[in-house]
Amino acid sequence: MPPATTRSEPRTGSRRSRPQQVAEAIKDWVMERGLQPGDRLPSEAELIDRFAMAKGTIREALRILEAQGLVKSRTGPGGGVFVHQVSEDRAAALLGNYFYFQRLSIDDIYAVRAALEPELAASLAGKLNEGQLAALEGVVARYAEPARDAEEERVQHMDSLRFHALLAELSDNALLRFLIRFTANMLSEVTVTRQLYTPPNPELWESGRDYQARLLAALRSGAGDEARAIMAAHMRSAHRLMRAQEAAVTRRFLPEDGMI
Amino acid sequence: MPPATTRSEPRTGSRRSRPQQVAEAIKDWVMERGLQPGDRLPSEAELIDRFAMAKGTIREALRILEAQGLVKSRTGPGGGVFVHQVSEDRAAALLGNYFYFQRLSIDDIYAVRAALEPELAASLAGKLNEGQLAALEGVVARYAEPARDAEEERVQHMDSLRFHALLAELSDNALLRFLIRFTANMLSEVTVTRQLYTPPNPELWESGRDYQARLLAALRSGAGDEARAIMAAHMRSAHRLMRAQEAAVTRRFLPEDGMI
DNA sequence: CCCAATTTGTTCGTATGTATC
DNA sequence: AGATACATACGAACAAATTGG
Repeated sequence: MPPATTRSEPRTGSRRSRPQQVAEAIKDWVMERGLQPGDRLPSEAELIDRFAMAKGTIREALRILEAQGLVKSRTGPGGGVFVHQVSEDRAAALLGNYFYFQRLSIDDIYAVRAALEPELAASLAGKLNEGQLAALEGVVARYAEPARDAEEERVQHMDSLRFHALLAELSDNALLRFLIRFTANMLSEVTVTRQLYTPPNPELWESGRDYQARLLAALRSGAGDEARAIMAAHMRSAHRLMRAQEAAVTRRFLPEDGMI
Repeated sequence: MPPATTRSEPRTGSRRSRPQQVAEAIKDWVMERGLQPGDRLPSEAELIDRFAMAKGTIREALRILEAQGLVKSRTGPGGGVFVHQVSEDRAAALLGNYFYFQRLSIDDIYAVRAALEPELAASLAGKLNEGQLAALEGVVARYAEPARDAEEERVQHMDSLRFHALLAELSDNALLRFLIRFTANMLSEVTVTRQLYTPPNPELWESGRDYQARLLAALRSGAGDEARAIMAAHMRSAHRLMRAQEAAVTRRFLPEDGMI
């Protein structure tokens, strides 16, 4: 289990609430013994004894750890509190909280995607088996036809992001895997909350489909540099089209009687 | 405030504990009204009334939100629970929890750093004022001399990572800024826990110092492509040296009486 | 199917700590 | 200093969920 968030002692006296202290103590305790996911923590009753604190305090501490995804509780006999591996979904949700107030732009997200995705593509070239390649082709096939309305395009857009998520899943680099899936999610959230893709954009569909087909070919043949280049071009193109679309959406909301 | 983590309804009946439900309800409530950091939530007493639940339950819910960094409580008159902007440190700590069990390798981290850092360098070229450049030079100056022992080298290593963190701080891309600082931190944690840099490595010092000096020159002159190239080379070099060092450390722990 | 044991989950009443006026 | 308003903590009792007989 990771070290407690901050270990610097407050100057005056314990400024942290007791549940926080208990949560950190439990965290340290788990780390010292090298407990692994699935291992059981002392029961609430035992913790009440050990820390000599009220039940409510102990429970609040456990909630803190649970909110971080580090433990999970089950009721009943054989139940208790168990060390839990933080899930990718929870990690992404917690990190997403941070960016909620940061007002990321399309440019910000694409700057990162443009840097990461090509490296992912290069690293996977020649390393995928037929089943994996077939799965990717299956996703691409889901948007073989251009969307007829805004709703269909929304679905296609999500499928397209799923293609990238699926690709990331195949990497054996957990950090890269997480970051690519996270940035793709952030992008879809931004586009959703900003109601992008409102004006149907056949060009986006066409170019995305084309790039992904060429990318799959490069991945199959093991051409790493080519895969990197294709993905880089794909990112540049998608970024450009997205910005154009954003501009179009913005224009939509301007007063109808002329430009500024 | 960001949407509650997962909204899928459990099949049987509410599988989430009441505090979790309350936490999500509060989250939604805050989002609906568009409350901003600093805004006050209803007092515990009011929440007890609204949700018709006991104090303990409400308090556990508030702890969940607090653990995520979304709210903060203050006692006393004028006190209460306040919306709080998730700090970068907390976000990094929460994300770090996820990777604790994922066993990242040096290669994994450098694959990401090698992709992100050059883009950061390129994006900053010509955009920094004299004060910012001077601050960067100040950090570089802290390891102008080669380390004489392992402890000094450890400090220099940390300073070197601080250089990258400082550089990231100057980006106006919050996503890139966070990711670069986070990966640098992860690297220092990995090197610490694995006791890397135990054999002093003057070559690492020399090449790092050289690259950073050339990088600063490129940043000052506004040569974006050059800055990107220098940083890319710096990453490749640091990665290579780090791997060599890891190998050296590993060799150290082999039995002394000969190779395998 | 029910019953009993075990463990977390929830409630209420009361008391204490802390910051503001 | 004292009053006030708020979170914080305690303790005992009760409820719900799960497992095994």
